[in-house]
Amino acid sequence: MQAQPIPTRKPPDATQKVADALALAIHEHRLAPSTKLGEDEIGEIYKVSRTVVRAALQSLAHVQLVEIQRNKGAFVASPTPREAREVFEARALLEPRTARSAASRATPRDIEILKDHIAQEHLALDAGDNGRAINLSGRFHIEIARIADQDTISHFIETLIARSSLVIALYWRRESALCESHAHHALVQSIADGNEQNAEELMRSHLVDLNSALDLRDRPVQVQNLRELLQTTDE
Amino acid sequence: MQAQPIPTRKPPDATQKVADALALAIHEHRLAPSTKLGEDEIGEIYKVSRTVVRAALQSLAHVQLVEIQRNKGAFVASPTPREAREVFEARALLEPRTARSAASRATPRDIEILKDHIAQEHLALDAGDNGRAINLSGRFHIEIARIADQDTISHFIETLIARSSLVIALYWRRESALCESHAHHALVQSIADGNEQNAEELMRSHLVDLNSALDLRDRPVQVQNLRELLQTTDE
DNA sequence: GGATTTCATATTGTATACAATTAAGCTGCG
DNA sequence: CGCAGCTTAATTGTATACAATATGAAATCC
Repeated sequence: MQAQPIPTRKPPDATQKVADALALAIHEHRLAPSTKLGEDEIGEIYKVSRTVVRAALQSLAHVQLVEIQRNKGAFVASPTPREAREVFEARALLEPRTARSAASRATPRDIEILKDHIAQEHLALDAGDNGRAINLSGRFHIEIARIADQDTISHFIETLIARSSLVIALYWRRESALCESHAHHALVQSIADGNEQNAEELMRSHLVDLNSALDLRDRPVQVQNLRELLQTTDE
Repeated sequence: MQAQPIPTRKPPDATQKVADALALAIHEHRLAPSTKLGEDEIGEIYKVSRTVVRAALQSLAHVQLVEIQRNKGAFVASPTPREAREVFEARALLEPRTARSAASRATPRDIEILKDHIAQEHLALDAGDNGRAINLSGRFHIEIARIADQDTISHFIETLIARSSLVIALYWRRESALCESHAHHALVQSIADGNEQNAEELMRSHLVDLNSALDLRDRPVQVQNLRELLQTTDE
């Protein structure tokens, strides 16, 4: 077995790479909700065939980052106010308990990772890169779920965070301060101290704060639905 | 536009049909955990191309009913004892609250549906069709989640129920009574009465009972892993 | 002039073909 | 007899080709 000088770069999985790239673009708000995701277009961008693009899009559809309409195509998901509310209700149900569990299990290494996340979040905010900041903020929550060492619930939380990114893109109130990072900082402190009760309560109030920074009364404009709304054919 | 005499039967979605058929077979324990699911084989059974089979398998992999190993193929998932425990921990976290919500919203029509589920469950049990009984028992829980009218959490519960079917197939203690349906009956009564507190508590104890009917100490035999275990090459 | 129908184009759904990887069988050597 | 290495078959990963549906525009009728 001779050393491989990385001839063309060994792709672990083309489908996963495309799905990850699209997910990142959505999380960083570079792709707005309701944006059409044409298969040929994406395939040309990433130099893969439609087969691979379709698999990636279906994968993203399963975590509800994109919505696939049969014979119509794939679009970046656009959660309704109701769905947005449900996402945060589900987070309120899962994350406080998870934060408690994380507080009881976190190692010094875990604390390091969390603090690093917060630091990067600050950097992104200072650089004015809101998209990256939102993504990092979400990954902070995912990291806590990972520390809690509950893979099943972590997986649920990951999908909720992903959808939260879309909710924020649609319903965030501009007048509200962006992601009070001192909340994250206090959380890390409680987890580092192993103060389970405190961690659980801080997470609960943090989610309440997040939720109150949303304005779910107005529904977002959905460009691609215009045609449907204008059509008179009942059928 | 002339009437179509249903020439070849119009399929709404071939992929979904195949996925549903496979999921049903797994839920009814006709396909055992770790069973290899060859693409050509399945395609020939359902008269569709591998393209469609692959999409169906990926869909099932997303709800963790099957596990896809790259270049190896798809297998019916075989949850480890740890995963089995996590599934029921997650259910304990989600379902009691959901049952409470269902009790506060259920309509007479909903109660009818639940009672019908129980009746069918009895029929299947009397007929000795354990697979169908287990499937119906799971769908009972899914129905409660639907009544609670929380789509996001319902979706999570659906995947948990699906995985529970695999857990039961692997870890159910034979000496334990199968699905005490009086627990389901009492639940319906509480929901019908709108007794939220009672519904929540009944669901909680029901899940404890289910969990205690499992024996998670022994790990299941995994036939397809034999080769891996015997291989000496580290890389 | 406006609405409707019809036709052309573009996009998605499915099937097939080819490439890459893995699993199995076989031969030859120790 | 057993194991190493190679060869061959089978299976999966990816790309392309064809079919079905939807989209959009031009032409026709009122």
